[in-house]
Amino acid sequence: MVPVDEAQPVAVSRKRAQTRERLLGAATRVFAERGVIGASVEEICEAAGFTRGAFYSNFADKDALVLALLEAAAVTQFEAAERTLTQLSTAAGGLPFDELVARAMLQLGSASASDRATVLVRQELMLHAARVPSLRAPYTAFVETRTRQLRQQIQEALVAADLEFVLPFDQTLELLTAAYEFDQNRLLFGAEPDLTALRALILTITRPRGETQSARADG
Amino acid sequence: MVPVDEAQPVAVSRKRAQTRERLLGAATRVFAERGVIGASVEEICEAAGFTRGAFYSNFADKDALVLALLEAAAVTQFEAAERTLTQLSTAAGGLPFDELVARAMLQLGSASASDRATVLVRQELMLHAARVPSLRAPYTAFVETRTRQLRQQIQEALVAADLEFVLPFDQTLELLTAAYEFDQNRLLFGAEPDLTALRALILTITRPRGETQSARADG
DNA sequence: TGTACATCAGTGAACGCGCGTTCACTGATGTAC
DNA sequence: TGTACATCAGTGAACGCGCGTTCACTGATGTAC
Repeated sequence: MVPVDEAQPVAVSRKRAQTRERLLGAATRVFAERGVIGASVEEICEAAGFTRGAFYSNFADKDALVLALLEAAAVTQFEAAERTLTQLSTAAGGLPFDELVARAMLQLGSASASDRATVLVRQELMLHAARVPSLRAPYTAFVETRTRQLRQQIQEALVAADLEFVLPFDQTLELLTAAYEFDQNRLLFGAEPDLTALRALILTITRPRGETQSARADG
Repeated sequence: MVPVDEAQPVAVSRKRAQTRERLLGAATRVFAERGVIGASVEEICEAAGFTRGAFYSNFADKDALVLALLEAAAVTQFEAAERTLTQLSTAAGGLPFDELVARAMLQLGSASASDRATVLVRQELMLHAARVPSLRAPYTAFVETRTRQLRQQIQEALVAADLEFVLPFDQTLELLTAAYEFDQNRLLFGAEPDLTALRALILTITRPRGETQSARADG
């Protein structure tokens, strides 16, 4: 019936973990193509090379799989961001600031390549989480983890480059996230993302640390 | 039954147009709740107060309805933006620039109130259009119309306030759109949109026209 | 070690349900004479 | 004007299909002795 994590025989549990992973991977692909609601359990199982029984042996229902997907994404995201963080720390000295931030931004994308399917499935998960009450909390937790890590990365880059943002830090962070995601959405309609606009923005809204040049009063 | 002018003989074609409109309105509501794929024809018809036969008497299938929805949204959008444009033109003299742009931005939202259901259905339509080849062109046409009108509105506001953007105009336009849509997405998870950040950004990236202060070289 | 049994992951047939779609129909409105 | 027929929007029963879910099963792996 309901799967429970048991620390039992190693070989068996490993095989089971592989099955779970294959189902999760297949679900990601099918969700991108058909949407979370449109994807049938049969399609997911076929893509993973199993029959439907295997699905119900591993997940209570489709939403349980979506939840597992969100949790897995959070873990992947976390690990990749940690890796980037150490990379950036060591490389920080020699790189221009916009390059540092651009690299940090690229980590936003769940640490995976920015391809059409990934963007599709990310949007799909967001929308599905917005609709299904039990998925809202896990989804927002995932987003917050992502944001927290990005905040740390950009903060370190700012310090390394001896710069600061013209606007409040968190506001700027949201702005950068918004611009990045908007850019990524181009992939959905066949256009290419282009981070040069984002880089130009980054340069515009930073200034040497300590400069107290205030924002222009409105006219 | 829904109150219709019963005493007067209603023209047949007019009655039919009302049925279509009611189906489109109901579909919008159900799409927001269930998603385009998750919404059944039955649910849509029930929400509109018809049986399923009425649906197929008016639309070939569900995607035909989605197409009609996109076309209707484009028309609504166009009309509302035209209205705003004339309003802004007459009021431009007395208002601060960020207020002018904020008002123009609010027109992005299909001229309708910015509520959760509207945002949900907009995202849903985008995602569905990205997946269904026959809907891609109508959707991008809709977005381009929206962008063109926003461009015109903001351009006029800039001239009225004797300001210019620090970054290239179209790049700035996309940035504003991204920030606005990101902000609107807060509604999906129970938070309130807050345009004050957008206003601060607008003030930061504008300058008096003619000032040739160049962007800071990277550090 | 071999044998017998237990556990478990995944199979695949079966189920009932709800879906999209069809179509013969009804009743209201329009039209010809 | 009234009568007879035509047109049309929307009804609702019916259809077959594909879906999610269940469950008795099989074969592989683990365990006791």
